[in-house]
Amino acid sequence: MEKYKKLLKENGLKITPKRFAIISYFLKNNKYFTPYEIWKFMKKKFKKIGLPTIYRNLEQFEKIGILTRVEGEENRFYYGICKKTNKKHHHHIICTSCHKISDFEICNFGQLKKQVEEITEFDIKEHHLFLKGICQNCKKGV
Amino acid sequence: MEKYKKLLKENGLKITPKRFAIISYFLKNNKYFTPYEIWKFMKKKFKKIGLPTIYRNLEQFEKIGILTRVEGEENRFYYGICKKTNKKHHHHIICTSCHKISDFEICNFGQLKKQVEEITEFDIKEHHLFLKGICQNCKKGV
DNA sequence: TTTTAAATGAAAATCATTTTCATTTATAAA
DNA sequence: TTTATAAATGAAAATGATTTTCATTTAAAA
Repeated sequence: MEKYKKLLKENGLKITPKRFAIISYFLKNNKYFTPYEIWKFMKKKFKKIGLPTIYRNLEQFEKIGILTRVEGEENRFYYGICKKTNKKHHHHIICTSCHKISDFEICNFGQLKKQVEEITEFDIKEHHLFLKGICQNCKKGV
Repeated sequence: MEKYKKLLKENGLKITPKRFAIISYFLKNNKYFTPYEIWKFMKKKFKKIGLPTIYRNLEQFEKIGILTRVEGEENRFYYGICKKTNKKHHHHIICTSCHKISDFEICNFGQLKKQVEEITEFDIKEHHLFLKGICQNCKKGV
């Protein structure tokens, strides 16, 4: 958790037990959740905890790269842990079965970019690769 | 519009003037819009037109591949025309300046897939590449 | 034509998300 | 340690996009 303490501090966010609890929950599960789901969990640990606090924190965590927002089922936004934390170029993959989320650094878009720019006549500024699949545990039927 | 007439029919959707007006508007502009923006346009052409009708049609059009849904600014969902219409594998690129949307077919993810599967231990079922950039008109300052 | 299922408008409901504001708390300063 | 201050929070209410309901209209099959 030292890493996260440092990250919060670097970004001018105060270190609070609730923030650590949220981060720990994501780290422990490696799954993506809705703000509401996080709230349900947090209510078990803290007698006073409001849903807006969850929304506010998830948004801040995404901004500093601790979390990534994924568009899950039915038009809802979910958040999942991001181990790469803004530092390096990376993409995400989710398991459609158990909602596990992982990130990885390899990427070959650079080799395609020029061609796409020629075909579309756009100057490409960002690319986002998003993968869906089945994780190892789900493959094994866990 | 014959293409779209056929598509609607194939998918069991009735052919109505309002549906054509919506599709034409997307075809003419090549930009992505919110349901509300489509509604504002449609109100000029039809004295009776409800916002739920817009929502219902955009959702159906996306389902049959006429439109694609993009996550635009500020947590809203936008819709843009998709010329490839579900037939071929393709990806989308948007202009962050004028909201133009285009699709293209070239893709090199196949070459990366195996490596990502090894690293992440996922079986990859879908990949989505989403690009943002500046279109030709905006580059020229139009 | 007639029939039938889909499409629609209007109004209301839903529900995720955000805002407001008074209070609490982490942390920097003294 | 104590104090000061800005950030974080809870509670309640507001917002606003999206969906539902249901009676009516309309496209298209019979």
